[in-house]
Amino acid sequence: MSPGRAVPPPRPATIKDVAAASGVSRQTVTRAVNAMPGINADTRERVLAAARELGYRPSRFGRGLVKPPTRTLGLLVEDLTNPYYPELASAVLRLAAQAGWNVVLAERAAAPAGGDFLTERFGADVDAVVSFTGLHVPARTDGLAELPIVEIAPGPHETAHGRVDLDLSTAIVEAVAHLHERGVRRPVVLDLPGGSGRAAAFVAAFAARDTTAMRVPTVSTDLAGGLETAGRVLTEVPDVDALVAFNDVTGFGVLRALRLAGVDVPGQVRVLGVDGLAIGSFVTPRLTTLALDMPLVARTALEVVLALHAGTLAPGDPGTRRRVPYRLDVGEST
Amino acid sequence: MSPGRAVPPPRPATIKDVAAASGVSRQTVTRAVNAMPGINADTRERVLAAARELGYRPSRFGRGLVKPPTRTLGLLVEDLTNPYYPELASAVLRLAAQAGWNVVLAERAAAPAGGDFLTERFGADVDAVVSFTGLHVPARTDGLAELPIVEIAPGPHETAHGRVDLDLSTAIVEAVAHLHERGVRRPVVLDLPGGSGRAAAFVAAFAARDTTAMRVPTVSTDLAGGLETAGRVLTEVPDVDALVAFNDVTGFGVLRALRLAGVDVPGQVRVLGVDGLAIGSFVTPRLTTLALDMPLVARTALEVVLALHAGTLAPGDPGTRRRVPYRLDVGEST
DNA sequence: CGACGCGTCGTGAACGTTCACGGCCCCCGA
DNA sequence: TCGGGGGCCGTGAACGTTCACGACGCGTCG
Repeated sequence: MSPGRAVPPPRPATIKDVAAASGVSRQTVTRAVNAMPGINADTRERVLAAARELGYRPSRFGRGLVKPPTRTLGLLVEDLTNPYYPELASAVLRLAAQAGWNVVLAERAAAPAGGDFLTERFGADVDAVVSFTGLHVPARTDGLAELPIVEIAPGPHETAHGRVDLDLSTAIVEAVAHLHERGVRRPVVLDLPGGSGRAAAFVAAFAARDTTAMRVPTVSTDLAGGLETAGRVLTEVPDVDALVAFNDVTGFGVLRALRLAGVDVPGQVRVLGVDGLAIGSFVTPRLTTLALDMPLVARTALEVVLALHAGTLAPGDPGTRRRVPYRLDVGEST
Repeated sequence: MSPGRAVPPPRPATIKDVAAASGVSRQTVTRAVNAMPGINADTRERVLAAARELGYRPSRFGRGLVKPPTRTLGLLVEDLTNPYYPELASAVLRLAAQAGWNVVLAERAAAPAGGDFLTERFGADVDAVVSFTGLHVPARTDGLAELPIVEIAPGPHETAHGRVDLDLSTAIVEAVAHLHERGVRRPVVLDLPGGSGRAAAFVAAFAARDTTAMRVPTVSTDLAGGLETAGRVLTEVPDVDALVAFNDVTGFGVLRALRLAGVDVPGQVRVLGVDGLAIGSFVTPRLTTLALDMPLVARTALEVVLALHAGTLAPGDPGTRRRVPYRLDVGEST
């Protein structure tokens, strides 16, 4: 209508501004904007024109105050780029949607270290939080009204929040039994540079079967780390007959190293991963791995956090601590 | 304090309830809950106890109305399980966080067909939307105040919203040139069951180099589809020397089929994917593919949607239409 | 003894929207 | 002519929170 677009006001336009501009009352503006009945077609057009002109957009806060409330869950993951996390995120999204909740997603990797990350990142618009990062979420010590938090993390940990413990122990025993039955006697376990409980558990499980497993630190737990470390192991431990990778992505690197070296998998060397990534089925041979039932993890975490939110469960209640075991998923690499 | 936990009130407790329960005013409750100064330590404890007892949690709407507003972006993707989408989602998350925006994520795959998906899914808590699904987002025809929407989708399309066109055309020409120079003369293009512009463009590009490409429909565009279709092609077209997969995941299936058949890649048959998935580097040989610069896509979409939100750009403005080309990413499979 | 300051707390107003209700006008039928 | 009804529109109140300001009591100092 007007030649130039109206300059946007410094302060965002409210429903009153639109009402004043079109010479009607607030209620009539509401009727026009929300396509409600009981309004003349001409006035509706006039009001909508004014709204467009002013760049009016209804405030979701004013609205949320009056309408039946929307529930929003904050989901904090480490890094979406790592295929491990989208699988959980997807499961959480579906279940949350089913329960009528929205999901705000944030990556911890993209955040400044320290600081009260939760409130800083999610601000005033989440009603509960599920955290799936390596880190422990500290309980707030200042004021105040806690919002329900559930952590998903490996192993048990003392915390004031709800918690889903991801338990590798039984699966490790199972996997070692599987490898041992296949004749593995000279296994090598890839480890973090600083060592880890995970690798220690593998070594212990092998020891229980009178087999000594070597621990070799990787430079990194990504593809390159697996590639480089596996290559080194092949020359230093020529009679190795199994490689336990720290995770699936590292395992992919191991597979590639073995292939480059002309080593047959699983004929000469067997390879085991940890994670159970869906994309594990993209590589050849399909990786045997310790897998997590991600939909189950998501369901468990949501159960707890929704119960906390509803007040059915109190913080500190034993019911806020759950355990989800890994299970052995036999592919073609062992 | 009390023996049993107080029964949660049918109506969620407000700040007034807490004030009444602890015999102070609203403002004092605010001071306690928000850890503000100017309150006696004893009263603070008393108020916080009452708040816990009542299960009080401050309303983010009431709060949002008063405090400087938080901006929230709705990101709609097709399916997080498909590795294609997390790469974009991750890029959007980082850039949005940098701009001080939150991101609400939703999957279209998890939604009921039809219906006003946007408002239904995001409810009253997004300020703008970026949509990255196959589908076109219909413009609302009823009332009302539009919220800024940007679609990311292949090829141009008439729409009232902002738009980022993903353009394969130049990359297809480039890829075909690459294959042709490598000596490809009997290419087969995997296609959707119903046919597609993408496959047609490949055929046309080959034709421009006096090479006739066969089109073969796949049953599905996942790993199994690539596996099965490539197997069939090998028997029906024994002298095939290149396979163009519809996307990367299908390409992984093709690679596996060729490996099972003992066909050397790229020696006997060259394989091309489309998507440029980061996980393409996990397979051996690394897939040559038409890749998208996802951070660039994210940056472009955010630029447009933020400008629309700020009013810098008006809907329908030519600046709301952008183009991002695919580029050829040469791996080991061609 | 009065003024002043500090620590602690309460009161009205404002944020932007929708809901429930009531009022006006005009047309129609008795 | 009057009553009634329907179409259209406006007014107060409410949602839950925070901000700006003022009030009260007590101790200290001039």
